[in-house]
Formats: sequence, structure tokens, C-alpha cells
Amino acid sequence: MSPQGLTAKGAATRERIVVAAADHVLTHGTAGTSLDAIGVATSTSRSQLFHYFPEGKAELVRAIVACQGERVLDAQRPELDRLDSWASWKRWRDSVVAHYTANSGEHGCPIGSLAGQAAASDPQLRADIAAYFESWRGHLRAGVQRMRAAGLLRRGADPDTLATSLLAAVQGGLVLAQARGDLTPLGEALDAALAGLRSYAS
Amino acid sequence: MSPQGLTAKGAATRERIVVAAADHVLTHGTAGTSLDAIGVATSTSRSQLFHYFPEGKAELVRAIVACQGERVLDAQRPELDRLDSWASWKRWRDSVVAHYTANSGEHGCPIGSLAGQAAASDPQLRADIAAYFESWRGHLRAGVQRMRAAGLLRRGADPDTLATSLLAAVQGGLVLAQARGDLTPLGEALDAALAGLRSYAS
DNA sequence: GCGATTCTGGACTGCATAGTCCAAAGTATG
DNA sequence: CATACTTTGGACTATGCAGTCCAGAATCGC
Repeated sequence: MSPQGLTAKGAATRERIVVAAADHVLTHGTAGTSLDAIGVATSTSRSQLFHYFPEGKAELVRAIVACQGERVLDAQRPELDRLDSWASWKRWRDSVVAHYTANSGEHGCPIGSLAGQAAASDPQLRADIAAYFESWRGHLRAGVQRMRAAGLLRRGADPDTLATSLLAAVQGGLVLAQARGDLTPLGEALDAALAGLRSYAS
Repeated sequence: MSPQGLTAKGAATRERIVVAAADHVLTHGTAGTSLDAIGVATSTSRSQLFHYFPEGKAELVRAIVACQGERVLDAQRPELDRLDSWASWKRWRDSVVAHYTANSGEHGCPIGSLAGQAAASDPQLRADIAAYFESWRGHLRAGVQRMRAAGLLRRGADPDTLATSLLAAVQGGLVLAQARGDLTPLGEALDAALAGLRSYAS
């Protein structure tokens, strides 16, 4: 049994619930996702949801964020972990765009959308989302630092704010893309942010 | 009487509902805002809501977007309308940050948050939000064009994509700010985007 | 195999909410 | 002042939803 006292079968069911619920929440929003809908999507009954997520919907949504956050970050690997050349940044950019392109039909929307919904309602969820962004931003910052250490960027390039602006470009591009129903703003925003980074090239 | 057959009194009531509802929706989200809550906030009864917004909640939310969109754009004036020098861009940047700083407590969240909630649920609302972004982006694009016409930017500066990247920086900065509960990402993202613009200076 | 624990199904409760309806009060216009 | 129209109040219904409960099936530890 796993640490939480879960059978292999139980863990599988839990996983199945999270994955299916993630798809539903990311397309319909937290408010637009009922426990019933999750039930029919996963062929599970009411009691299982509360068995695996005793605190109810809020806990489930948090699990979704954790799951989906990992998915999104994984989609950027291995580039995200070894940003150390201009070519690697370009590859990273492409992997981000490719990931959202592939999943645009089902869940066109990222976790950022949840931030808006969670802002006031669930502080715990907001904190989880903030941590997720911070992790993502940390990878980008490390990349900028590597570039600077390698002498590819000038000293004036501040890894912290550059990482913020890169992540903001991704999230802002996604917001615009979602409103327009077309992903091109994401690519444009990313290109501009990378151009900004390149303006610090030494 | 006004075009829609509204008495002065009626128009005032309608306005009162929209304004109060806007505050509530922007802090609690559309799902977190019940018609009852709007009722108590504005001291109006159920029937008035449906009298002024026969299609119900969806129509009300659309009115809120129109109202709030105007508010946000107005907060950026007069700078937004006459972006034609580096100093004016800086002033614009400050007005954006100042606006969200002033309103961070009440409605920390912008219309962009609604895009996520509206994506699947209400296509009409999504279209309204897209139009709003397009209007905002149009002002920025005009500003870039003015800069180029004045010889302050090189020919390589594409007004269209630069406007997109600037707006994406605002929206992305707001998403991060919302998650973190702190507006600094907005300022940093905007500064980076403006630095990107400045890299095209001639 | 057997007892304890985990897993699953489905019915049930209680509540919050969107939307309807009708009748009364107010307000224009001639 | 009279009539038609707009505005307002509040009760009423429908429904959909989160969360509870209990009993039965499967599975694990020994």
C-alpha cells in the first residue's frame, strides 16, 4: 500500500478521477464542473470522490492543479531544464506553443485562468497556483543565470525580472489567445519576450 | 425617454445595478455572484434585474464587461490616446500600474480573468471580451505607429505584434499579480515590454 | 481461509440559485 | 384628470448541486 493507505487499485482510481476532472475543469472552469459530471466522466460514484478527497471539491481542484502543473512543465522538458543557449530558448518557445496547440481544443485554458476564479474564493488554491508559477519562474530564472554565466548575456540582465517577464508573456499570451480563440498571440508575445532577452546579448 | 424606452429613473437604476454588480463580479467571479447578492448590494428586487436584463445573468455580465472595459480604458487616458514619445509611454505605464494599485483591494482582477471563465460557457461574452482586447490593442498599435511616423522607431518595428506583446505583458502581469497577491509582477512585465519596444529605437 | 480494511454504489438530505408571475406603485403624456 | 406605460416588490417554482450515510463488494494481511 502507498503511504496514504491506498491500495494499488485505489491509487489508480484516484488518478483516473484527477485526470478526467482536470480535463473537465480546464475546459468548463471550476464552477462549471459538477461532481456529477466528474462522476459520469470517470464512471465513479459520489462516495468515491469523497473517499479520495475528504474535503470535497476544493481538495479535488487542488489536486488537479498539482497534476496539470506537472503536465505543463513536463511538456517543456527537457528544454526547460537546460536553457543555456539561444537555440535552447528557441526550442523551449516552440515546445510551449506546441503543447498548447496540441491541447487547444480540449483544454484551451491553462492554470492561469483558475487564478482568477480562485483569487477570492479559495486562498489555499491561490497559494498552490502561486507556488506553481514560482516553480516555473525558477526554471526560467535558472536559465537566464546560466546564459549569463556562459557569457552570453551582459551583467545588466537581471535574471529575476527577466524570468517574470517571460512567464508573464506566456500567461498574457494565453489570456489573449483564449479570448480570441486563436493561439497566435501566444507565439507573438513569446517572440517579443525572447527578443527582449536577446537585447541583453553580449 | 431614452432610446430603449427607459425613464431617467429607470436608466439610473440600471446603471446602479451594473456598477454594483461589476464590483461584485470582479472580486468574486461570475459563478461567485448570485442575483440575490446583487439584489442586496443595490437594494433592488429580483424582477428589476430581469426587467433591465431580460436574458438574465449572461446579459448582465456582458453589460458589466462593457462598463468595466470603459472604466479601465478611461483610467489610461489621456495617455492612451496620445502615445507619441518615450515619455508618454512611461506615463501610460504608470497610469496602468496606478489604476490597478488603487483598485487592488476591491477588484484586484481584471476582465482577463473573465476570459477564462467565459471561454466555453458563453461564446457571446467571449466575443465581447475579445472585442475589448482588440480595442485596447488598437490604441497601443496606433501609438507604435505614431512613434514610427515620428522617426523614433525603426522600420523593423511591427506595430501589430508589438501592440500584442505590450497587451500580453499587461494581462500576464496581472495573472501573476493575482496569484501572488502582489502587483509587482505587473510593473516588471510592463517594464520589460517597454524595454523591448525601446530596443527598436532609432 | 478469515478478519480487518479499503473500495464502491446509490439513495437521500438540505440548500442555494436562476428564472417566472402577478399585482401594486409610480410616472409620463394628452 | 385619465389613460397607458414603466418601474418595483415579493412570493413562488424548478432545478442542480455539494455533501452525508449506509450497506455491500473487493482486497489485503496473516
